[in-house]
Amino acid sequence: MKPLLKIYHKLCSFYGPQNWWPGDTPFEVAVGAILTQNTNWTNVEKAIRNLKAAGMLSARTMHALPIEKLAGLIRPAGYFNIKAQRLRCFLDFFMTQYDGSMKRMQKKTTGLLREELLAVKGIGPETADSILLYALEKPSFVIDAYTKRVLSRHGILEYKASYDEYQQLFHQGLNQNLQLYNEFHALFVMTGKDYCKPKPRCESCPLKDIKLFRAAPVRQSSPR
DNA sequence: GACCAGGCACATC
DNA sequence: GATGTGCATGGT
Repeated sequence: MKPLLKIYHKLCSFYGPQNWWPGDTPFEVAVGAILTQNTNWTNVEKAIRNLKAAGMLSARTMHALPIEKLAGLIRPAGYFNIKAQRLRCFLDFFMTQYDGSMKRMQKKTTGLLREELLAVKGIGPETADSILLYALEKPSFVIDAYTKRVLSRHGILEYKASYDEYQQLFHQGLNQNLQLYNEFHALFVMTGKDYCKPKPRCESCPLKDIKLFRAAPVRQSSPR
């Protein structure tokens, strides 16, 4: 069995299915992806509740909202001034290019969409991949601090390796499978939260008996 | 009171 | 290219 798949099955049997991402609509998932930047999810939930209560959880209404009002509603998510600007930039892009329709967006290829999202100010690789995977159902593996923490603790890749190196590890080491990518990332977050805090409790880690391995050298990226 | 949380952009060297 | 810093709330 492929080494990464072995880790996946280990985590899956330990934690069970995660069924990410919490959100009623693809648009809500995209908004959540921006709000959760460097922020605890419980705080994001409060911000999303505020948006819902104000009737602002649609692209059109949110786009028309003055930025100060938007910042006020998302306040519990932290960095509210920055995130209001980032949401606004995403909405400008989303309304102009796709008329506020996630379905239209979905018709484009993963690679093209990823480039477009990365060109939006405030959307970096992790946020772009979260939107692609969880909102648009495109197989783009999400790398976050937890994934890096867990993999580096197990000697698979150096923590300082780049986002793209980490992502290629998954894209090259796994079949391109939406459900697998979806669950695997969520499981890494669970693992990182539970077991790989800065003071690791490796004796209780579900991966403690996984044999260490080194990743194959990363090839130059190829268009998806 | 300190530390952490599902990043990113920008300045500086 | 690598490193440092600002952005901010809320839970533990």
